Amino acid sequence: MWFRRDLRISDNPALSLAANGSDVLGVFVLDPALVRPSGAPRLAVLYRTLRALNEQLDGRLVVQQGAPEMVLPQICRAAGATAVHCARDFGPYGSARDSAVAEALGAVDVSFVQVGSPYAVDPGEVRKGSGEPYQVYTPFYRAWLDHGWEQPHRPPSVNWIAARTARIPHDPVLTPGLRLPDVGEAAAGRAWKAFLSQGIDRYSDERDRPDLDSTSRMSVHLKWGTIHPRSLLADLEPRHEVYRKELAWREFYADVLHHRPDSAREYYHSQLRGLPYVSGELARARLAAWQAGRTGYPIVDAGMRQLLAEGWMHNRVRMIVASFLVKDLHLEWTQGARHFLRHLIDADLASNNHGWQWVAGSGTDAAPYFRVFNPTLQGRKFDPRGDYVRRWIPELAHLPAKVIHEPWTDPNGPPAGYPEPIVDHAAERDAALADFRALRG
DNA sequence: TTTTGAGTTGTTCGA
DNA sequence: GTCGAACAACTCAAA
Repeated sequence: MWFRRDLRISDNPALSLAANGSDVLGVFVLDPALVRPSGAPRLAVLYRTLRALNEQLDGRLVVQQGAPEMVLPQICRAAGATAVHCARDFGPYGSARDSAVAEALGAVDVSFVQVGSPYAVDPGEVRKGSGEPYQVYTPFYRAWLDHGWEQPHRPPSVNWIAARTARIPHDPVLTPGLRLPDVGEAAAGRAWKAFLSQGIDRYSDERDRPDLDSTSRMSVHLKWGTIHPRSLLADLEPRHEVYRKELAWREFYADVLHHRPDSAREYYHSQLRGLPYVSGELARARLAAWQAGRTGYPIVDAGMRQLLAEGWMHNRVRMIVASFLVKDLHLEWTQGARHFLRHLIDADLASNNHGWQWVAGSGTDAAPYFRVFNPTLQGRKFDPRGDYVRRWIPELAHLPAKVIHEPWTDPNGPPAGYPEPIVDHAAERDAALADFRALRG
């Protein structure tokens, strides 16, 4: 059993199939191509998840570094394995890697069995009547519901082969004070049960409030597959439509990326490629200020600092900081997407990059070009008391709610140690709208 | 076959 | 202060 993004025992079709009548060797390959671009927080989460899985396997998980197409045939030969089981991966890198692995295993007479995926409905399954993939979310959602999905699979009983001890690297050096969630299959289950019993009925009203702990925080567990979306969907009541739709966004973007693998890096709508961006020293300075949470706009800076401190950012704030990068700083969405991918513990290529394209106006179902987030209004609306800003920006902690989202209006003068706004939102908004109009001709 | 209406996440302006 | 209109263009499915 080759574990990848499905680091769990229960509801794991590939594992159930592998265990059916055979002893099983559990393997995880630390592929340098995936390890290299990961920031320390995400690597720490991965290693901790692997340790949790290793415990579930009574210490029998094999963890090996190297390119999978090199490593797996060796492991199979050493273990006398006749088949490798895993879930399907629909991402651009994963599907190319799996083709190479299939070839390498074929050369040594080992069969390669792929079953299941990290999604309730495999990408490519939901089609329009014409057979074409959907480009608009709502029709996709209806068709996805109609398509339906399997009930969660029961956990298999597995005879794990005793093997070498896992060689899971030590956690990388983390920023002091970094707060990471508990991970692993048991922790994922506990987090989900807690959300089901305490959070989900407030979700539709409060999910946009970064000052409250009102989201499910399931993204990191879905990222590593310590819980399957099927299991979540099976627990939802009909009234939990809003949460079900969020799970469907993840499936929609995976479907879009499957049909358009280039859209991970390239503009989904290529006509937006012509947008002008700032460059040179100005661009470098702006990007650095945005990344460090020193733009002078409190809700933006709070979000960027939360990202560095937790490897996670509230979804509403992700939209705000993304809009700010693209529409206010006039930097390309790819720069923001790359920063998110490096630092998010839940980083998912499809959801991340298509979310960015949505904000930039170049994606499927893209935001209309005139929808520019005003960081002050967004702050007042979604962090009304300023608690979120206070939590992440100590320089502003003394400010009352009335001015905390526009500290430059504080009658006591600008707060010490906190930057003045690096751009004027109203002017940059006008510039962004003018750029879009010019592009349309 | 053509038409029609609806479609995640907003802001500003003028009445 | 509140409220509706305007700010495009295109996809999709139902009528």
